[in-house]
Amino acid sequence: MSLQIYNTLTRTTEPFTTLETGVVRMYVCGVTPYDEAHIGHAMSAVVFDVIRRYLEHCGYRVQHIVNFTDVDDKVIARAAQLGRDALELSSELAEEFLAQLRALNVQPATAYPRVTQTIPEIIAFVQGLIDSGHAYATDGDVYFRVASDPDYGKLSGRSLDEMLVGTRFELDPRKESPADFALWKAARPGEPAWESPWGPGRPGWHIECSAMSMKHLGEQIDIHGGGSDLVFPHHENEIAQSESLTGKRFARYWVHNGMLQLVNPKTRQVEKMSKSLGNVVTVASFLEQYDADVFRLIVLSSSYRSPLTYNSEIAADNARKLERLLTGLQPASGASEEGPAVTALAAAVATANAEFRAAMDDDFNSAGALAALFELVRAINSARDAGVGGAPFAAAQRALRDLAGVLGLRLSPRPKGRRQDIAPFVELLVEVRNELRKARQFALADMVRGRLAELGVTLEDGPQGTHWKL
RNA sequence: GGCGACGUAGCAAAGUGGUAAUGCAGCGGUCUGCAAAACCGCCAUUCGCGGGUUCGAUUCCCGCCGUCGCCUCCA
Repeated sequence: MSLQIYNTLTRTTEPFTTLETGVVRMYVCGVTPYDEAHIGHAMSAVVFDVIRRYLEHCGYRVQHIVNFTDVDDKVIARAAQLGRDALELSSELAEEFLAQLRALNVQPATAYPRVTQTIPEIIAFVQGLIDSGHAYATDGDVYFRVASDPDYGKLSGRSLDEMLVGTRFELDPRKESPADFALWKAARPGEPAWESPWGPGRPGWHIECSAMSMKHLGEQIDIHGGGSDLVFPHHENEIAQSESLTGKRFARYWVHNGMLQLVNPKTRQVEKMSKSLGNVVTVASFLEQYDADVFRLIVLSSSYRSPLTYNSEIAADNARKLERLLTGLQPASGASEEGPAVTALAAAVATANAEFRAAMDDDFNSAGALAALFELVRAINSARDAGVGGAPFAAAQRALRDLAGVLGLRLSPRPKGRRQDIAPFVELLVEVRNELRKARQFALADMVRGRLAELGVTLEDGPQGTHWKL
């Protein structure tokens, strides 16, 4: 069985093949940097990071392009509100987001193109659509002529007729059809603008992605991704533009992640993240409290296509899951390299590898892949208890790290901030407490352990001595 | 109103036409001076509700109820 991917375009799960052997061309819609990034943005980035890592694990070379929509209505509005330059604001927020992606262990994309760096290509694209009769200019705006595309609506599963009946397209006398959408917007005073054959203006929302995808990956790509909220109109319009211009099928697989939603722990009601509800969880605030692996576990625990519910309980549960995974990396306590326990461990490693692969091949079933990791952790811990050590034990731990790595888990939570400084003091207390234990002064020893626990330091006495962690 | 998705143990969440992974929490045991961690065992006769197809359905079909997404800016 090889990799199968669910394709929004066909609404079926299909075997994955690429245009060019061994290479995957993948374009993922990135963010519009107009405000702080929240964990919904991070979810999408992590989902496609896992897809990319798995494709690479399968031996593909992945060309992964993620854009920044660094000029659009929201950026301009937000900048005006702050009294700042729009492009300066979006550039600053984009850099901030890139830093957060690094913190989340998201592999850097092959390129992060921006609208403002793609203006000539966008203008050429729009001109091509005008020349071929798929677009028209009016008053400095350019619109895509939806009626010129007989396939329009194929991604989102709706017909043009359906769309025009009963929906709220605004009536604009300059548009031939209410469903026509802007490719180029004439500049209004004070807005960023570029010269074009239709006068000064800026690109519409959808054209940039088509242009950037073509610029960086060519006319046809393998995977186009983004959040499920982008299916209509954004991706529908991208298909219309690109296929009208080239006459070729634009993307072979359309992959969409479900939306992250908040569940209010008190009312158990689902809430949208919104400023007015005051419940926006930013990437920065999440990472202040939890390790990046915790976020990744939350995302990996369910299907990328389903809506993901988030609240603090779920974060805490996943923090404990991470602790559990980490127990598999505790050092061996014995040195036995043969015997039934060693055989069992080797078998568990083989099973974990096979089950991991089978799960991920099935449309990136990360929850199933995680289950394989947890089973491997149990096998490793059992083996440790049975005295297994040496090369077989190391090999099993390496397998655990490797598989976790395919999912982008670091499994090495770094102590936050300056906490590392306390190590010598904690170790001193541990040493004193162990002297007390030897002297059977258990009341005092327990007091030391209890007081340290209150300070957030956990002590665990094992056969190898005392282990402490924050 | 239109299009679409989902509803599995206390929580989260996989999955299959032949009788339910995994993690957290909980319970019992081993280990420990006591804990913790680890390990062993237990924890859904049942997969929103009602019909239908089938030898057999949680899995397929229909209806209902509920939740959510999109249709307007959104990852």
